[in-house]
Amino acid sequence: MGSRWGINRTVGQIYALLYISGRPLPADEIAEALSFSRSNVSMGLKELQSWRLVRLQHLPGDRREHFSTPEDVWQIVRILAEERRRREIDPTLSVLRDLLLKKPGNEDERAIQHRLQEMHDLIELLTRWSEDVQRLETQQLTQILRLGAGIIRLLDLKNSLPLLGAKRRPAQSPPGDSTPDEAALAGEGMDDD
Amino acid sequence: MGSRWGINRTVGQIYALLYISGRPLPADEIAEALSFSRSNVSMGLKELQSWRLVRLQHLPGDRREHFSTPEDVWQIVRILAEERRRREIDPTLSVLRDLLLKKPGNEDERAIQHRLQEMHDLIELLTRWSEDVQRLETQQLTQILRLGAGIIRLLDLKNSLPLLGAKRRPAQSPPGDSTPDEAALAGEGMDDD
DNA sequence: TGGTCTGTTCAGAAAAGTCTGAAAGATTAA
DNA sequence: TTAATCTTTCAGACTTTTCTGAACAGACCA
Repeated sequence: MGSRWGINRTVGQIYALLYISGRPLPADEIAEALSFSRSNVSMGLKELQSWRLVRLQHLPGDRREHFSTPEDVWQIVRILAEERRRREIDPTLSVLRDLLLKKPGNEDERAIQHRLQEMHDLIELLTRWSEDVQRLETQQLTQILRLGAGIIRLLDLKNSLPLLGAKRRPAQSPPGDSTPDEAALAGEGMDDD
Repeated sequence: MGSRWGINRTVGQIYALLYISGRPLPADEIAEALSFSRSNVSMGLKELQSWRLVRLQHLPGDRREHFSTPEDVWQIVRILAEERRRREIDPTLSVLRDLLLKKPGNEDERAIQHRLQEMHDLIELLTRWSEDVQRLETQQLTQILRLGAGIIRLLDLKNSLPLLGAKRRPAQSPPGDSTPDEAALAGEGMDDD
């Protein structure tokens, strides 16, 4: 599956092996287990490290470098989302913004900018959201996800009782977290897809 | 950017052109605008159609087939998420489930199954969530996204006032939508990343 | 110092993926 | 029916990516 994901088959296999093995493995064991050349494994591990998806460890009494994946699956999701954002989304947004700063020369260009603006706002909104919720504790995160579309009932509840929303303690939200709600207008961010 | 996304550069360019042009274009105009061979465009459009990302249209007085993208950016997101789920996530889950049905032969195999189970549950939970919220109206969707991590304050609110949660109207949630909340245990689904 | 073990780099082989022109297929109009 | 116009298919040229073995580099030990 990884092959459709910007990471190649070999690298995916190495990662999968580390994930299911559940213990740190040295490069030569990986090469043997998967029948890859030693150099191929070396490069694959390099790439995984650049994605922060594997950690290098030294085991006592063994000179070789050992590699392992994070224990917690949610940690994996967080890292992946962050790295993709950094590598793919942010540069895209930056290009879009540059284009949006130019003065449109005519009606066509204005229309094009409008479309780009919509795409930009969409991406920004999705990214912001994902940044935001990824900072939550795993436990809170799963609670939200389990709720699914049921979340909308909570929103209805809040809308029907605006008084409550206004007078509650603000201490609960994470630090860098603004209080957008209906205020914010242009989104900023994009998850994957 | 598309090149890291399982869709190739050419196809991405065609799509981008259709998106920003904002009107249906025939294949030969696309070929000319992007300096691709006519056949290359034909294949690219085929692929985009298989992803349901472009729609074929016939314009009065013109025999050529014209292609356009959905107007609404959210529609694009919905389609992409659905297709990726269908093509990549569902088959993955299915393989994982097969593996989980096998009886573990020893302690190691049991440990491996445990890791696979975690991955399966994670993917399932994310997918379920995305299926779920994608069914919402765009307006509700953006409201939720804008709220970001602020959502957690709503959850707190609900938890602190369990009475309210129990006695409200159930009509608001979409049809096939269960009411998981703290009930559901094993997730089932995965977004991207 | 040399020998052993481990990790990295890199040129080119191998494989995978992309693109094209030519030819064939469809549809419409006359 | 033929001609005109448009679309699709496909073999092979071309490009890009991946993988390998060999050579190199550094650490450690005797």
